[in-house]
Order: sequence, then structure tokens, then C-alpha cells
Amino acid sequence: MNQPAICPKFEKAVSIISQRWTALVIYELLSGPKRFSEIQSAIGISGKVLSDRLKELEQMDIIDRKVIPATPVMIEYSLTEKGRAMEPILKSIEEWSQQWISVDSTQS
Amino acid sequence: MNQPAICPKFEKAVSIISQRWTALVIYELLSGPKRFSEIQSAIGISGKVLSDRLKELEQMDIIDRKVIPATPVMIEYSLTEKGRAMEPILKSIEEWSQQWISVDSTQS
DNA sequence: TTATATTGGTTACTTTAAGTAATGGAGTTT
DNA sequence: AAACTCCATTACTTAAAGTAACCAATATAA
Repeated sequence: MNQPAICPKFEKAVSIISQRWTALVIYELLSGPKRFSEIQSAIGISGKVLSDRLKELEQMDIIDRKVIPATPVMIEYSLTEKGRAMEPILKSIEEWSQQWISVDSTQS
Repeated sequence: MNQPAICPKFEKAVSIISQRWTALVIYELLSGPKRFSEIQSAIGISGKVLSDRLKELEQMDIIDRKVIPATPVMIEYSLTEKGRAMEPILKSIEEWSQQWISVDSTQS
């Protein structure tokens, strides 16, 4: 009666992309490096949570943070190889959404 | 300077799989219909949240709920066509996890 | 010199979601 | 009628996300 436990690697991966905003942040960066405020306005995330997510993703080596000494200073975020490797995940979500999601304003 | 907004269908799909537990519940059902308590023990979710998730997924027509008049009554949950169509999403997460996730207990 | 603007980020506070644990209802067996 | 099993809910606690005001650094305008 004890079914095989779920693979810890898979479980961890799921917990990453299941964290709110993470998938959208990575999706945004798939089209190239972006700055803090660009990501923020593109996906409508609060500065506080974006700051948290970027820090977490940087620690997981999914994104890279680069300080550009301009005026005022600009910070450029980009995907690492590990991050770019998530592209198939985002693409499969995109495909499924086009086939199966109806954007009906009466739905929740 | 106003970049193209994110596709609403995609955004909605992301919000579905980004909701905690949803991906794991669907993953469990990929291997066939399961009962409430089976899902619960397989992924370690609380009864309350599983109950919520199953209701939401049923409303979105991603899973199907079937009452089996046994003793005591059993409820069988299975994926609909829409739900099975999410398999590529879960598989791509699985592949990425195998290549890029290390299960190091010192990591968070 | 003082004032103001910009960028990335933080802090304090409120609201929402999830975890925990006890409880309930329907049907069956004892 | 007690007690058990399965699915589910309710009340309460804890954790995560939303909101909005604020800060440091740098630069330019008044």
C-alpha cells in the first residue's frame, strides 16, 4: 500500500515553477535580458515580491544579475543556461493554454 | 515604451500550474484514476487543501469526479482530455529537474 | 546650494492562502 | 446503537503576497 514516493528532484522543480510569479519572470527573460522596472511593468508584480523572486532565482543559478554603472545605475537580469533550459516548460504551458484556455470574463 | 502585454490565455494557464499542489495532483492522476486518500498520501497534502484543489480543478474541467457506491463510498478522480493534455508540461518539468536539480540537503 | 527626478530596493502594515487538527455525515459492519 | 471508513468541512494558526510609503545613490535643474 505504499506507492512509490515522488522523485525529490521533480518535486523540487515543481515547487520552483509553482511559486507565484516565478514562471512569468522566467518567461519574460526568455526574450532577452531585462531590467528590474521592465519586468515589473511587464507582468504587474509588486517591487517587493519581484525583489524576493529575483534574489531566489539568482541563488538557484537560474538568473544572472549584472550591475550596469550608468546614471542612474541599471541592473540587468538575464537567464543562465539552467534558466534557458526551462524554455520547453514555458512553451508547453503556452501551447496548452492556446488549445484549452478560453478567456471568458465570466469565468473566475 | 509599452511592451506587448502577456497573452491572457498564457497568463491564466500559468496561474493554474503556479498554484501550490495543482501540478502534483495532475501528475499523480497521469498514472490513472485515484481516490482522495490515495492522492493525499502520495503527495502529502492536507485534506482541506486537496479538497479545495479538486473542486477547482473539476470546475475548470481538468479533472473528473466519479462517485463509486461502494462501502464506504469511494470517489474516483481522473483527468479529463483537457487534463491529460497537460502531460507535456509535467514531462518537461520532469526532464528539466533530472538535468538541472541537485538534491542537496544543505540547499533550501 | 537646494530641489527634484530616476532606479532598484526595503520596511511596516494589511489581506489572502495554506497548514493543523478536530469534527461531521453517510453508509456498514459488529 | 456503537464503531469504523472515506470524503469533506470548520475553526484557528502560520506563512506568503499585496500595498504604499520611504531610502540611498547619482545626476541634473533652478
